[in-house]
Amino acid sequence: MSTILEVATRAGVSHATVTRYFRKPDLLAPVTYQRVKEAVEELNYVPNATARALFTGQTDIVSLIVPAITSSFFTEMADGAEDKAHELGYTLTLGTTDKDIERERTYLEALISHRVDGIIITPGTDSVEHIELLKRHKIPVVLVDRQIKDTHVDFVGGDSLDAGVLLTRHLIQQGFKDIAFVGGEPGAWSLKERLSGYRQVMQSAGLEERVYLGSYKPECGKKITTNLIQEDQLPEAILAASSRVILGIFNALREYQLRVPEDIALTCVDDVAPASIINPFLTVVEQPAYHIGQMAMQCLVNRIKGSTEPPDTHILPVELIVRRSSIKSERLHIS
Amino acid sequence: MSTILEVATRAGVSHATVTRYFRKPDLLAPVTYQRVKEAVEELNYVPNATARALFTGQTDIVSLIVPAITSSFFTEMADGAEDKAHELGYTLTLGTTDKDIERERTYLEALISHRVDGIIITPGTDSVEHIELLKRHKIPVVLVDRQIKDTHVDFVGGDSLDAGVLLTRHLIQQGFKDIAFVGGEPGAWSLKERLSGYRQVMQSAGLEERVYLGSYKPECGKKITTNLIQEDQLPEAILAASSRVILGIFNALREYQLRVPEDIALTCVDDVAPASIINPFLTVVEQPAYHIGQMAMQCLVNRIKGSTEPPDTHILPVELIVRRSSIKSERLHIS
DNA sequence: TTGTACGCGTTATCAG
DNA sequence: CTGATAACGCGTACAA
Repeated sequence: MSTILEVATRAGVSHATVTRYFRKPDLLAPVTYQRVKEAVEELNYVPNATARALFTGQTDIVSLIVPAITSSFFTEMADGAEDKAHELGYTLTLGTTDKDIERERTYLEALISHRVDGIIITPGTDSVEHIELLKRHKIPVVLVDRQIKDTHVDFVGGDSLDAGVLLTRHLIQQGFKDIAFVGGEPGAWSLKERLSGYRQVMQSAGLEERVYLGSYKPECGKKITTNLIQEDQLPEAILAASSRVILGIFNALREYQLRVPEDIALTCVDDVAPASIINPFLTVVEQPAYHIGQMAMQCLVNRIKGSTEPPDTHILPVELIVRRSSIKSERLHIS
Repeated sequence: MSTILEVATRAGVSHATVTRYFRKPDLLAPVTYQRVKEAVEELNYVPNATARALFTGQTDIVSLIVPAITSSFFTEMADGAEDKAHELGYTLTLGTTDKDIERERTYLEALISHRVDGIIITPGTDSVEHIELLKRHKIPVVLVDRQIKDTHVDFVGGDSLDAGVLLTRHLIQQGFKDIAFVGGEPGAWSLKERLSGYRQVMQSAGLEERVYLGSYKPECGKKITTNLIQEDQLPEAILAASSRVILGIFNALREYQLRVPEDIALTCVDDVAPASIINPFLTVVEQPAYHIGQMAMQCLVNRIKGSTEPPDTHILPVELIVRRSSIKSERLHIS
């Protein structure tokens, strides 16, 4: 851990010259350059980014805060964000908030303290409080997956309204009438959109809506489904708010030995990435998660570099992928 | 982004007093405390961790470098590491190296420059070079999943030898004789162990070994399997080196309309987390990934805090989970 | 082309 | 209990 001064001394120059060696090498005389170079190598000198940050006011660190890294959507999203961050020369920080919503606050404070250059966040609540906090500290923010109204910041996410529409329409086309919407964070933008897509289609088909909200967590899906089973209210088909919710639904169904799609049809928003390769089974609407991550990072960096464009809202198209879990005719073929 | 000096001025005290307000509040007279408190709140002051780091030499940042965050093992591992880091008051940085091994170098240099307090890494190669680099800079390191011999650092990983043994033995018990080992990074410790577990069991059973290495990536599984199919050399059963490799294997099999387990039995190391809930299908050896992440982080922080114990090697037990993909009798039952 | 001096925001020491 | 002061390592005017 040598310092710039040690390098300077060893090379017989001033520390300003060593700085120039890194920042503006052209300005150095060849001989000087060589001597500094040798000194740097001999001492394994690496400039101290912390010290530089103090001066420049830039840390070259950006952060990603998501509910859960184990959720396939966020895993892929993080992958895209990380790739883009690396490409643009930033170091990426990761924080998750789902296990304890208090963590969102803790993390933001730590990041503010560390003076990170910017933050990509999927907020846990629809409250503007945390966003305002970042604004006060002039830290650029990009929202992903969950928009917050009346807050002028960039947003990147999948077309959740369309997701709800596509899945509901598909289920109806399959001939299902009793279709329930299960799970989702009531306050979240993505939930509201998905739900409203569901409602639109149900209404125009003249079908009765059945909505059971809660959270995006697996436990939510499990609890709701268990209740429905116990009260003998299980619908013909379920549209799960997310891939995590559907995991809980599967758990509940399995406990009662119910089969998909023989006993109930299932669909959800977000593909469950590796599962779909091993055994393509679940009908889903896939969001371009990796792309969303990349785009969010690009947006963020644009802001960091000083872009003053009005806040952008990027809604990316989603895709319906029909597989066995929602096919009514499968009920005859199988078993 | 106010500074300690602005707070001091506003409170009518010196900046030293403001520091005390945060570090040793007891030392302040109640009146002073109040005045500082108000000033802090009015200005939304948050101490600058960067400046503090410059002085203390500690950034309170730790880093995680893995091949791919989209691999279920690493996703869970990262989750555990992140939880533990948060619990211990550290901010976690994430980097992936699989898409471009050059990135490992780039990342390490950035982290050295940022003077992170410590690094957890699953090295992409078995070379000691990068580890030595970190040692030179006196940055504590913990290895995960891939040990590197002759390098005295802590290691945490699953029992890969046992993983190989368990899966191979299981396949043999199922009555398979022509069992191939597919995929894996030849230089990686985990691969060597898994492979040697396979070999031990095959030898003592008097069966012929068939080994096809490559990498841990999906493409590797796909390529090898495709070759085997085209040369009509497909074995009765495959033991895939990892969950990512098996994804490629599935892809290849599907292209040729081959079914599992009817046409070939499949197993692998690492569970594919969400897939196993939706459709429990794959016989695997599960590693305690979350726990490994937690433990690695705890180890790292112990080192950071100055532990001088000799390097620890934590090999955690793994568990065989038998499911349909490797059951020979299924060949008769299904279609 | 190179060196000097100053400031970035903290913390710790040492007087007072 | 509180205030100066030096130091952490670096980058940039400005001067030479």
